[in-house]
Amino acid sequence: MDTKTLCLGVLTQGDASGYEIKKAFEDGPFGHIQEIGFGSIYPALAQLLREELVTVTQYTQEGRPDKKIYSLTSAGRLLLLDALDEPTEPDKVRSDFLFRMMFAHLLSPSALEVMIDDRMAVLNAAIAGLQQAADDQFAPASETFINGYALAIYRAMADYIEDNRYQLVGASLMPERAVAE
Amino acid sequence: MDTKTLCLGVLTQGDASGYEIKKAFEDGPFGHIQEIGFGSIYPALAQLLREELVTVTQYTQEGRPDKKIYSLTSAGRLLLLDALDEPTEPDKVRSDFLFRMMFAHLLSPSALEVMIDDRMAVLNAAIAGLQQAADDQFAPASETFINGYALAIYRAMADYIEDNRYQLVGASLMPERAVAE
DNA sequence: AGGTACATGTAAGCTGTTACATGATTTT
DNA sequence: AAAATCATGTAACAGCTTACATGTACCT
Repeated sequence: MDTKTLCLGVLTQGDASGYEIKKAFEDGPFGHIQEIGFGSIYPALAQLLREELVTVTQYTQEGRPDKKIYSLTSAGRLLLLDALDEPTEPDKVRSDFLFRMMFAHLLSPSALEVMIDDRMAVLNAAIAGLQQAADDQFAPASETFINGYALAIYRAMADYIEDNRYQLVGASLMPERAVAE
Repeated sequence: MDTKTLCLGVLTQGDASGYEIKKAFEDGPFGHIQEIGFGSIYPALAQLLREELVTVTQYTQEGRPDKKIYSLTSAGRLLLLDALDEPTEPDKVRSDFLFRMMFAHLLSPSALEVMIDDRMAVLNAAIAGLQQAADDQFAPASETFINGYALAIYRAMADYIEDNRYQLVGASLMPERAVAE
């Protein structure tokens, strides 16, 4: 999925500015799909406009740049549909956390504990946020599905780490304990 | 994590060629951390060599290019340790599958079913592979931890999709059914 | 006969990130 | 008083992917 298609996708949910598209990828269900920054969004929107896949309406504002609200054209909507028909690429992950866990034996037990605690805090915050979002009865089926999916994964991660962290820390502590006992 | 640090990480597990490093990121526990291609590995290895973070031994082979086996230097090992101490970046995901699920209502029920079935097949294959790997009693703690973590996540995904796919397909089918009944 | 595994490397192109530029209003 | 929110955009840089280049050996 390139940035252009991602923007097209958000615009099916209603007209939006570049700023609002960015927010959709931070908070909403799109946040679980992938991240994008302004540096990708604004050039993508400009290109979509050139290709007439979106139109723009400019609202003058005082004290800040004009707000540009983009709308899908029917060509844009069709292009999204085409993109959806293309073969689905495998999910991609990049986990700095797992990389560190791979070298748990090279870390001090305290440094390891801090990393794991930090990770648990992030996961628990995400879980709390998603549980609140789950209460929304008016959300469309796709949003409910994606929020539930993300919640299931975060819970599985948190549960697994909680249940198995001592294996990892244990591998580091074991020699000290053997001496003490 | 840049490619250089990733290579350094694999080399702590023993000397390896660029080709073998690639394989480690396909099959082994590193496969759950992230993907890398030859086009990233070979230049990274060349640069690590220039910076004297690795050494190389060249084995002449007939009918194929010389095999270059890289080894960590102590400077390389120290640099990895430093990298491990730096703040952990948040995990990054890119899910083409979830993007499609977001637009389930724009897809035909049959196309949706195919996408979900394909996804389940990939997940079930990954789960089967990881269950086999879990039988290895001699694997280090970190590998066991990471394989178990990946297994827990894949199971959570598969279970969630199996339990909730009808919500998504239902949203698409409902109008037809209402007429039929 | 064709595909996969082995084995390394370069170059071009595409994508994405980060920093810079600008500045008011609202919240903590 | 500082930080966050609102709001857009460019330019430079870094990184990654893909294609190209080359060729043997084994398995189906």
